[in-house]
Amino acid sequence: MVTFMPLDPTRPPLPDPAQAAPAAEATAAEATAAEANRAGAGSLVRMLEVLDQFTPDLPVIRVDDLQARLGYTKSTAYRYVKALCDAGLLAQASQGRYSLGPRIVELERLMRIADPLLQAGEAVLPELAAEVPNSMVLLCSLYRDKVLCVHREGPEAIVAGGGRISILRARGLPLPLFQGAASLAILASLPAPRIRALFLQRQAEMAAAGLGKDLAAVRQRLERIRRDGQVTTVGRFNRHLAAVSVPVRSRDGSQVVGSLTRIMAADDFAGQDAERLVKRLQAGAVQLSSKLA
Amino acid sequence: MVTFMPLDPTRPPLPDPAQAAPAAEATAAEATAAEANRAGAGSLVRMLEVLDQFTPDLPVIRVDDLQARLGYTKSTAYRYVKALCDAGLLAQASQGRYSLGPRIVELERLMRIADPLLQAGEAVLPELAAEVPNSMVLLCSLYRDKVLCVHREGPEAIVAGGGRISILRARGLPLPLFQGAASLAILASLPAPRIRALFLQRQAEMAAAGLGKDLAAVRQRLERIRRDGQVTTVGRFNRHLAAVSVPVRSRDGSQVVGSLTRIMAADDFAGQDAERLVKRLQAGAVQLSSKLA
DNA sequence: GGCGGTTTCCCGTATTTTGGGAAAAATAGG
DNA sequence: CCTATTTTTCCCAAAATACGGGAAACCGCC
Repeated sequence: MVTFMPLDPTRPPLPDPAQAAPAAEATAAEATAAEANRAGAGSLVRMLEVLDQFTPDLPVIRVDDLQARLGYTKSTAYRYVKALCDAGLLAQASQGRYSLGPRIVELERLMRIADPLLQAGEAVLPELAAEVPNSMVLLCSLYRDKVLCVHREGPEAIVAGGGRISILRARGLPLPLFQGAASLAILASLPAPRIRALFLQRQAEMAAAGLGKDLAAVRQRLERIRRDGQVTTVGRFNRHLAAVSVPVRSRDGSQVVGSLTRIMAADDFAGQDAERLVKRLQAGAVQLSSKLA
Repeated sequence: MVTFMPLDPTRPPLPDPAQAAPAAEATAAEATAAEANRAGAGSLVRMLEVLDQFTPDLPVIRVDDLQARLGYTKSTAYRYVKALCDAGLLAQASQGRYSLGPRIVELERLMRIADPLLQAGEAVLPELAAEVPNSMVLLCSLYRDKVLCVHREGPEAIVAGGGRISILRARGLPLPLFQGAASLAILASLPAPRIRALFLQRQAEMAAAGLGKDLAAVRQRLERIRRDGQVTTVGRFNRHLAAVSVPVRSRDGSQVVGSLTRIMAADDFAGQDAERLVKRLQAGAVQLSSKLA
């Protein structure tokens, strides 16, 4: 039996979380944030905060901006920047301007090479994606308490709602942990203690995401998903899209490692055999698990 | 006029530099390295050295290995690991085992989104690659003093020497700064003071790469390349491959930002009009420059 | 529920980071 | 090629905090 999540028209379509953190902050707020960061955090943590300052809207930052933003002195700002540069995590773009560095791309390649989930995904996803026209398949992975898309297969855009909705550059797209089919499929398969711990730690977020106001409600909701073995959402990520997601388990089946998600036009989805879509995706997930190193 | 670089049969084919740093070290050597690192380097630099420990052969590391390798105490090792984990640069894979973290993939996506060279490359390279069968086109970028491949277009493998030679997962592949057509094309276009500085700093490497034993020789060699506007190598990267590379300049032409390289089977290359290949690549580079934001 | 290994916490000491300014580089302009 | 401006490094005393050792807490696992 396939259950559908209720469409919540009050929630706006999910923004690209990577583009979320807005750069707009009043000078007063900056100072406050700087002081707050300053307290308690060691220099190690402070240095790494520099990386958080880079956003799609601001991919190149000047050192004096860093000083202002994080409340460092010139010396400290340059010290941090130099350490990060020497490690290759930053690189100076031009005079006084720094951007993220080559080491990041290099390390990411290392992860790509070493990631068994990605390897398996590249073998399994193409066929899966091709079976349903005008649909793409996403492979998402769980890191500690972060979900992000590691691979996309299929067309770059879905034709839906009279337009083209593209999910370009999917790899690296962070997904909200408590929203969206891909995340929920993973979340629901987490062991009970971890769900409990997550609830205790991030109760507010869970409630805001509509997962439930108390632990019992959250458990019930996730248990339902777990039993179904899938999550289907229509119109949540985007009004005109539908998503079906199933968990991907480790080879021995002992734990979830990610999720496999098909995204398609909501209109197309209405005409499909939902049960069959899920079955096919689940078969893909099993095949994927079996290919894990 | 197109000049060919002499084939140096004494040098072995370039290994994947990302896989270079071998994990094999005697215990004594480890201790020495640890002590050496320890001296002079601040905690910031020391912490970032943790990232260097991850290799394709050893993508998951235990904390006690870190202690041993870098000479840290348990406390320090955990402090560093925790800071890196909190920043998302590491993630614990399982009990006691840590791997590179989701933030790296996320940051890399940010770079992909923000990199004008990549944007332009994705628009220009496909056509370029398709024009010559059994060839691929590489777009490489210069960061400070590091060259790495940022994009590959065309087939995943070249049919050459009776086999298939594949350059898979090209993005993030670091290239030796003083070897290879792609790097030399960039190097030769660097302003003279930078070349001088590089020579003073890394004279030994330059000599080892056959660039020249003294500054005059290096200058002459690079000047020749710069005048040609291209570098062609046959059998250097791989006995059966040939590469033609041209520099890519910034939109205003004031500086090099990378290189555009065609890789093909050496046998195929012999039958081609070399001049025409270069001309086409140069046209591509110009087009690319014009598309830079 | 108990067990081995992992991770955090605690705290005095001493190493190091810190910050302000001045020197040195690098860059842009003449 | 040389000068003016900005960026970056260097220097050093004072203060902050990273360090290390061990114990306690916290896992996951059997």
